[in-house]
Amino acid sequence: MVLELFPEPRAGRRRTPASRTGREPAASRPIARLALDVPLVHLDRPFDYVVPAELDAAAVPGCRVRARFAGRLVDGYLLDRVASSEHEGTLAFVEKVVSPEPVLTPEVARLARAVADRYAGTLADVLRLAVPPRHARAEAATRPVDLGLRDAVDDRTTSLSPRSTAEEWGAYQGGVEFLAALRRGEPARAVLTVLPGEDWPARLAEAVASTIHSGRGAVLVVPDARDLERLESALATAIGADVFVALHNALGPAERYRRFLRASRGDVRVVVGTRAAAFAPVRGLGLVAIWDDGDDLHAEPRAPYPHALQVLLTRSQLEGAGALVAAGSRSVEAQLLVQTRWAQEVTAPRDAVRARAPAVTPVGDDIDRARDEAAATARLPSLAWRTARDTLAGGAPVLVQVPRRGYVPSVSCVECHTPARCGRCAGPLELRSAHAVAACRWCGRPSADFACPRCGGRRLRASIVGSGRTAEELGRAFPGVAVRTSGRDSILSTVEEGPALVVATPGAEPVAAGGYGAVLLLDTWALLTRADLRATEEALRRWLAAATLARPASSGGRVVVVADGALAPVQALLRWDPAGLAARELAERRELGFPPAARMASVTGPAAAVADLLALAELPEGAVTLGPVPVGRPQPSESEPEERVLVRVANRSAGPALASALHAAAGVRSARKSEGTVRVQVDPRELW
DNA sequence: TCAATCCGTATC
DNA sequence: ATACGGATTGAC
Repeated sequence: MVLELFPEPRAGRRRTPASRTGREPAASRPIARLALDVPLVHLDRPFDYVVPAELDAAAVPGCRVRARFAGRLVDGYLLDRVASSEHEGTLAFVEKVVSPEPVLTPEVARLARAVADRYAGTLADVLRLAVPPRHARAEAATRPVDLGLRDAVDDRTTSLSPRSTAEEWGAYQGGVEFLAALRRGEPARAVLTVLPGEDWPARLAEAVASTIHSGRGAVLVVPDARDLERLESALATAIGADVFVALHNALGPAERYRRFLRASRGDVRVVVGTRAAAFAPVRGLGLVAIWDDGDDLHAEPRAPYPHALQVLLTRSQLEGAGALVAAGSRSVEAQLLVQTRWAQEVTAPRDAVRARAPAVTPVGDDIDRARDEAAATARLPSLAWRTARDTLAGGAPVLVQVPRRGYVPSVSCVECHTPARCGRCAGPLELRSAHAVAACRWCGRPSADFACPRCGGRRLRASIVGSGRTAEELGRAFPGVAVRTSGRDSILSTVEEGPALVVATPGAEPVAAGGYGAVLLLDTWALLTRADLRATEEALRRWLAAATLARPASSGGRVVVVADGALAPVQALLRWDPAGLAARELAERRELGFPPAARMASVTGPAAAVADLLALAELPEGAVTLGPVPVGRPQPSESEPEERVLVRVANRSAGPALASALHAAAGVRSARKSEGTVRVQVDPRELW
């Protein structure tokens, strides 16, 4: 088509600055395809502009630009420079190149588009997560290192001895082969379940060392700052402190941008960090890795709510990079990767697991008040109290894991504590008020005729979850023993050897030098009766995270779990078999039509708007809607009550169609300026 | 018949 | 948001 670059100013139409100044288009590839930062869903696509000759040199793919869009100056990224445009109408000029720094690489742009599509979100939203805000001073101050220096760095990192890495991985079936494939630059994919007490940061660092040996780069994501610190120090040992950068939310804007630039400019080929680092622009990516993918922190709380695991897997697929999903436990998502043969299972043989694991004993909540006055004070079962006492007497630290209070109240069988599920859609039941009939959280159906599938019981009770057990209470049971606490407010990374009672909430357990002599897992009902799909998997994940810090049974390490030994997650803990539990959970999810076997999305907003969106959406065949149900969270006063509908497709393969149908419907509503904001969420948190 | 205004739609 | 085109309305 013919480019109309200099439209005659029409009567009544204000002349643009471009035509007034008579700007000329750049001589070659004058068209810029821009991704503009506009929030409207129906405008989620590239727009073509003309690059004026004076911006020719600066307007490079990936740079930040400003352009006039619908009469306003908006920010955007230059995706590409091309020779001609498909656009029928006249094209406007790019107004300004904010900086010629190419911050959005083609690979990351493609990844962001794929993630937006997967989560029914907009590219602009994903780019906000992927590219940190510009910091002009940081950009000017850090010039790219010269090429000579970079070569020197590469020489040093590729001269690592291969022997140092293979040995520890040799404890795992398929481990050595996985590392060897990375060294050859092959896109090997593994789900690694680490041994009890494993020095996992060292193992991840070895995988990275193998990858950079092949001349490729790596991206590693961990849940939180504490894990990141451990990984950083392992990496500093394995590959050197100056060949990687760490990205996390606690960094200030200048430092964050400085480190981001080190990666995007190719000064470093390895980036580690928390979830946003999954998007880091690493050149020649050879490996993506995630530690403990079951941790909630991997889920981004901002739209479109992508999960770091999904981002990394997508990235591995798009860039032909290897993938490592490593954890002490196993999520159903990781299990799905194994069962679909997308990734190779890398686990240790059973006898190696047994040799390293502590002895695990389940105990009922039997407090023998007559015999153990001190135990009764702390509401500790007798065996738990005696185990702790003996361990402390032996001079070793004791870890006590106590769940945080405040989980969503759920409903379970009075007789056997099995969480109650809806008879129609198998969603979790909940009680909205004390006298109400329990109703399904997903589809809203009241459950008047409950019958427990496990024991046939017909009565329900609201589980009282969360714990009021305090460190002082526990300390009183062990007079004279130092009590240390680690929790939300102050998290300890490590504790020294020697007798001490360490009380921690899940995820905040300090590592003990030499290992804990004993680990007590208390108030397990709080974890097991959570009203979400992951309750079982999550309970085991948290128990294993604490239990893995204990010494092996051969060195006296013991774990006491206060729970019914017949329950599946407790069994899995006793046998140290997270893969077995994950397989069982996945089979159950398949049977019930739950994610990740099926795919679900939630649509939340004012009732009329939710109904409107669903009426517009051309849902894929077989899609089922559940609800609407009123949204539980407190409403800001003055606003309409909100509702939520879940949409489920039984087959994961219909997932892209589901996301695109909801995105398209949201686009139509956005174009029409329909009343009410509707939030669409794929893989919604409510299900976790 | 024409111009002022309204409304829907595209925004490069 | 704002800008445009087509439809609509109202006065001549």
